[in-house]
Formats: sequence, C-alpha cells, structure tokens
Amino acid sequence: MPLRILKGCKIVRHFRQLASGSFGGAGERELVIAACLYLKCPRGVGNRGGPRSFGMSNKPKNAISPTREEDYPEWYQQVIKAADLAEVSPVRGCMVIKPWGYSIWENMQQVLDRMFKATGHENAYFPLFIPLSFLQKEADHVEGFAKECAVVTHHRLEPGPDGKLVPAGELDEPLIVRPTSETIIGSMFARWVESYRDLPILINQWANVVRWELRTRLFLRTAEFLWQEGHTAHATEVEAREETRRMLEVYADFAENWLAVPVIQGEKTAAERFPGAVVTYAIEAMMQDRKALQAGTSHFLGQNFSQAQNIKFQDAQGGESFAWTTSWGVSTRLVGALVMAHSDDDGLIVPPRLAPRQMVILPIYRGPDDRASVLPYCESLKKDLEQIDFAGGKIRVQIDDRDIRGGEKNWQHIKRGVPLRLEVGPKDLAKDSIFVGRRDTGEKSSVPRAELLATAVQRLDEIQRHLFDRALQLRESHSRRVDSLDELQAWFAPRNEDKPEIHGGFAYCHFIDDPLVNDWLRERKLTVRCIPLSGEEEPGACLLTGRPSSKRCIVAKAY
RNA sequence: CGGGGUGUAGCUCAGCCUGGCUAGAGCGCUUGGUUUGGGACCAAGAAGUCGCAGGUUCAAAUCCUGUCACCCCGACCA
Repeated sequence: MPLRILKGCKIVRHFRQLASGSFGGAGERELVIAACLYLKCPRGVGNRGGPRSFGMSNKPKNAISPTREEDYPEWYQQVIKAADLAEVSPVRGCMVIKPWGYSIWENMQQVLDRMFKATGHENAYFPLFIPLSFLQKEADHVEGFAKECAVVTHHRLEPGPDGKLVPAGELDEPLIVRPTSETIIGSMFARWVESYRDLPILINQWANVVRWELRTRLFLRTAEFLWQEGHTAHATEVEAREETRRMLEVYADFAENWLAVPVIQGEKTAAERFPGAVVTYAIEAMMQDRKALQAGTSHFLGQNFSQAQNIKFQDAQGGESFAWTTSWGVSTRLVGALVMAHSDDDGLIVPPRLAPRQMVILPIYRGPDDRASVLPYCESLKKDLEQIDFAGGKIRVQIDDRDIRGGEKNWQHIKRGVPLRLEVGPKDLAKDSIFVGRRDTGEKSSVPRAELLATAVQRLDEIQRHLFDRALQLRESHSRRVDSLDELQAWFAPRNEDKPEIHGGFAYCHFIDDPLVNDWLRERKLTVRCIPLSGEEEPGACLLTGRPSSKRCIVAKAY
C-alpha cells in the first residue's frame, strides 16, 4: 500500500526497478519505501488527487470556477454545465440540449412564433435534404456554404466483408443536408407563384440545420443547430425591403424585451454579408467579455434567388417580373447570448420572462411532523402563485421536494438561474411569511405571504428590467468613439499577451467598406460588426484609407 | 486543413519516460449512522476489457505502427 501511494516519485520508480528486477524480494521493497520517505520525495504524498484536494477546509466563494475575470471562455462552459443546459454529444460538433436548456429554447420559440404570426407569417416545413444542384444555382450562395455542407451520397447499409455495415446504393445525385433553406424553399415558391395576386408569400420554418463547423462551442457554434428561418417573396422591391427591416425590428424587440439583451440594429459590410444577399442586417449584442455577438440576421435578397430559381409572376400590367425575396433567422445561439449576457460567477441567470420556472419553492423541514405542515403550505402557495398572469402565461412554479440536503439543493437552483427562490420552513410558517432569495442581486428577505402574492409580478418585472439595465450599462461603459488607428490598437491590445484579460468593447469609427480595411482589422482580430441604422450621418475620413465616410461603424472582437 | 496536446471509474486526473506485485486518488454514486435555515461528517460498498486495431515480449495502461475521438492555437463561420 505505501508503495502505491508513493508511486509517482521518480526515485521510487528507480528503486522499484531495482527491487523488481535484480532483487525482487519483499525486503527490498520495504527498503525502497524507507528510502523514499527519508528523502521526502516532493511528489510522493502531497500532490495526490485532483485540483480540489487543495484547500479542503475553505469552501469556494463562488459556484463557478474559474470566474469570468479569470477565464471567460472556460467560465462559459462551466456555467452551461452547472446549470445543466447542455453537453457535448458523442457526435462530433453536435450537442445535446438538456431539459433546462431546451425549455428556455421552447419559451423563445413560443414568443417568437407569436410575433411572426402577428406580422402575418405562417409556419411550414421543407425537406432536410436538398439536391446538390439546387445549391449550385446561386453563385455566391455556393461559395458561402459549399465548404461546410454535409453530403449524403448513399441510401442503404449492407454488411461488408468484415461484417461491419458499409454504405451501399449510391445516389445518382448527392443530397446535402440543409445549411439553410433558401434554395429548396425558393424552388417551391417558383411553383406557387404565378400572378402578383399570389404575393406576398410569408413563410416561416422551425428546423434544424447543419453546418460542418471545425471549431465548435456549445450553443454559439455547433455543427447542427436549431433555428427558425423566415422566407418571403414580394412583388416589389420596396415591399421586400420593408419586410427585411420589419423582421429585424421584431428580433430587436424580442432580444430587448424578452432576452433582456440590448442590441444594436445595423447593416453588415460586404465581407459579413449573407452569401447571395443584397443587404444583410443584424442585431449585435455585447457580451460580458465585451465581445460582440450577432444574435439575429435579416436579409434582403433582391432578385438574386428568384432569378436563379425562376420565381416569376405576371404583374398587374401583364408583364413578367421576378419576385423580390427576403430571409431572416435566429437560432439556439440566443441561448448562448442569454448565458453570456447575464450570468455571474455563481452560474446562470435567466430573465424571468423566458425562465422555464420563474420560482422554485424549497420546503425546509427536519422531521415528518414539520413535513406534514410545511408541504401543504407549499402546495397551496404554489397553487396561488400559478393563478397569477405573467409574460403571456401564468407564473411557472416548482416545488423541489427532493430528498437532498437543503444547502446543496439551494445552490443547484442558484446555478440554474431560477429568478426567485422561496424557502418555506417551520419558522416561516409560524409568521405566514416566505424567505425570498433573488437570483440577480443575491438579496434575501422574509416577505409576508399576502405581500408576496401581491408583488410577485412586480418582483419578476423588476428582475427582468434590472438585467436589461445592467447589460445596457455594460455596453455603454465599454463603447466609445475612436478617431485614430493608434487609439484603436491601444484599446484592443491586451495588457497581458500570454493570458489576455477582458478588454476593448465597441469602437465607433469611420471606415469604408473595403477589403483593405477588413484585412487590416482581421490581422488584429477585429471586424466591422455593423453600421448602426440609428447612427447619425457624420462626415469623416476612413481611419485607414483616408477616403470619405459618412457614418461610423462598430468595430469589435466578435464570436 | 496546418501547428501543439490529451485519451485510464460517472467527472477531474495520477501511474507510462525506465514493461513485471491485486491499476490508484479526489469528487460523485449506493448503504448505514450522526447531522440538518445553508454547497455536512464518519464508516462501509459498487464501479475501469487503461480510446480502438494490429505488432514486439515469457509479460503491455506502459514500447512500436496504424486509426479514431476530443481539447488548445491558427484559417472559416449564425
């Protein structure tokens, strides 16, 4: 036994070889142990076990390690793990979204779906597989997506010579797994449209798509992801442009009022434009590490796709015209945005309006007697809370009566980001009060039951607003106008190159939309995120080329 | 796809360089006990064909070859 403990020591290994090789007796083994103990081999005893064996007595201050300051990307992964949102799957680049994470997505879907329908759209469903030839019809589109397409070439498996299944039955024409559905939907639009009276067509699809990404991160970039893609066709350019902007507006509304993430609506530069689009708009949000995250896009496709796919109609004058199309989408990436915008060093914080459960009731009792009185009280409290309207539904409440320690249970809900925790024990029962813990601020207080019921909505709204305000303040305090390249570089240069700290933010600069600019920025790991739609016209000169620019764009590091 | 790294228990890893004893630790899990308004303690226990396939050897987690997967850094991206 002592030998095993000391196995890590080089000296032990050396002696062990002697003991087992030339000599190989029990007596020699004891000698080895004695020798090692005498030498106080540094790795012998102290360095065993995982990292947690250090400082066993003092409990960690925060639930998540490392903290945001220490290592933001790692913190992000740990939050997702601690909150039980998702995990990596056995399939390369694909994640499993777990119930808590999926429930957030379902809530997003529900709200967005309502918004789409309110703006006249209908849901439909198109095939997962797209004939290769379809993709090929629009040149820019091909170029943009070809590299990341999954391709299906066979339709059957057969036992091979070694008994293992091998693909058989090669397809005449390979199918690609949709990276996006412009082509397949466009081909259907072409059949559906004959007259201007058939327009507009306003379709949305909830689906999964596949983009064979090389580097993946949970929710932010995975090979397969869930999203919604809107596709519309219009008789006039004006109408299509309006649609593009309208849906961008819907996204911004959703992001700010439901995700509680402030966003900037802007137009993308040529380099960031959707392959095949005439104009791409996006909503851009700042995460807590001050990097930008594109949270939704809306594209004006002009007649590029309708010409490629022959979406033609007869107009009122009897002439033949190509339709004007748009597409727009948001994805499960929004869950990533939610995590990175709001969470803290104790785990996830979910905005109340999207929370799978807004409140959790934690019964506290010692013995069966307490339980007999506490549980019914909790049940009735739950029932009363569930009568209350909030965010287009009723307040969602759970009683967590699992048989695990109270402290541990409490922390689980903190890590999952439940907005309000309601602790009910014998003492609270006696006072007819509930001990309320608020996730975003950490505040705790005892609140009379009647008051809690009366202020429940207000409390949730308050958290929702606070999260938005906090995110907005972060963005404002890390945004600035920048008027020289030196200043720009200085702002985005980490002080510690080896372990870059959180730095930079949004720089509002004059740049022209030109490959020269992109290259210069790229070398510094920067990109033009967008040209804000709300930005004022302001004559200036491109910081790099000196050519005239009429509007500032946002330069930032991005996901 | 280029450069680097790692695959050993559910998780984090030690052991490998220099082959040989029943393959270990911490956390988690199960059971029992003590606890209980804050991430408990003590004891016992379950759990691993050492990524996979070959090869070398009396003997392979350890050496060799191949392969797969994952991680980090680049190029690409919602």
